[in-house]
Amino acid sequence: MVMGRRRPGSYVCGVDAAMDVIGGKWKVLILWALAVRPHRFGELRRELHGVTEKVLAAHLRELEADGIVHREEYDEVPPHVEYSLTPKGVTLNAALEPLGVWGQRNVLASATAGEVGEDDDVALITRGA
Amino acid sequence: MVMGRRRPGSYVCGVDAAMDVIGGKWKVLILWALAVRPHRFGELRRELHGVTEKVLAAHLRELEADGIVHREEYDEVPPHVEYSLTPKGVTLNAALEPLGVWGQRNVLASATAGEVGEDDDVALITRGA
DNA sequence: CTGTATCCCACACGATACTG
DNA sequence: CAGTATCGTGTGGGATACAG
Repeated sequence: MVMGRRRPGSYVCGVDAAMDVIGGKWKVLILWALAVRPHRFGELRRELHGVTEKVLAAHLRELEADGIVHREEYDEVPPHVEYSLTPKGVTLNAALEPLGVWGQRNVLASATAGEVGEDDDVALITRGA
Repeated sequence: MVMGRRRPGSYVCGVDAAMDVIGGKWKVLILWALAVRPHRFGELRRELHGVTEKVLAAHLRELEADGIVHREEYDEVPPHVEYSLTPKGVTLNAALEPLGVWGQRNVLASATAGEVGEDDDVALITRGA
């Protein structure tokens, strides 16, 4: 889904405010990748299979502007840039975890199997591959 | 932001699977409204200030197809329809709460005030108006 | 290696009118 | 009241080429 960024405006509640920050096709995947470890631009491009350089760069700029990711540039040749989560990004990631569990149990699971028991322990693979 | 629904495909993780369900400009607001109490079509239209009938109807149909909302039609004159959350919708709403708290503290608060303390009790106004 | 610069387009959303 | 039918549009994102 694409919802237009309405930055200028006032949000109705905290959820849609947060949705504005993570509302990009690849943003949660970027968050997830950076939660594992810092990544270089090329690493992200390879791990987010299908993203174009233009869009990846744009998303990273936005996440940086929102204080979610930190961009560290090493002045070397060849160029070397590392992206990592800021403390704020870490908290966002944590806030996303329940949603990940929900999606895992209510979308992914039901898409492949029949129904899902109530006590399946999916918590350990929260955002599962 | 609007991210295109990629229903046909396989999701990379639970989060973007869930994002597909709530990925509509008004969906979280619908969820929120229905969490308070069941609503009629016209009530939703009035509470979600700015939504058009077409889009509201489309979102409700998608949420219904995803098993998030229940549509109860009373065969009367004039027509009477009530939308409410399914148990699955309730769990989704619950999974959204941490994100709401995050947005409240990291987007809404910082937009109006300076910085936010760590222990402010915003938990009680989770999805706050 | 880490990006910009263009061009293009599908599609989510909006506006308006109409119907059972 | 509770929606459909049509038409128009903004923009997020894809493809490709080029640059520091």
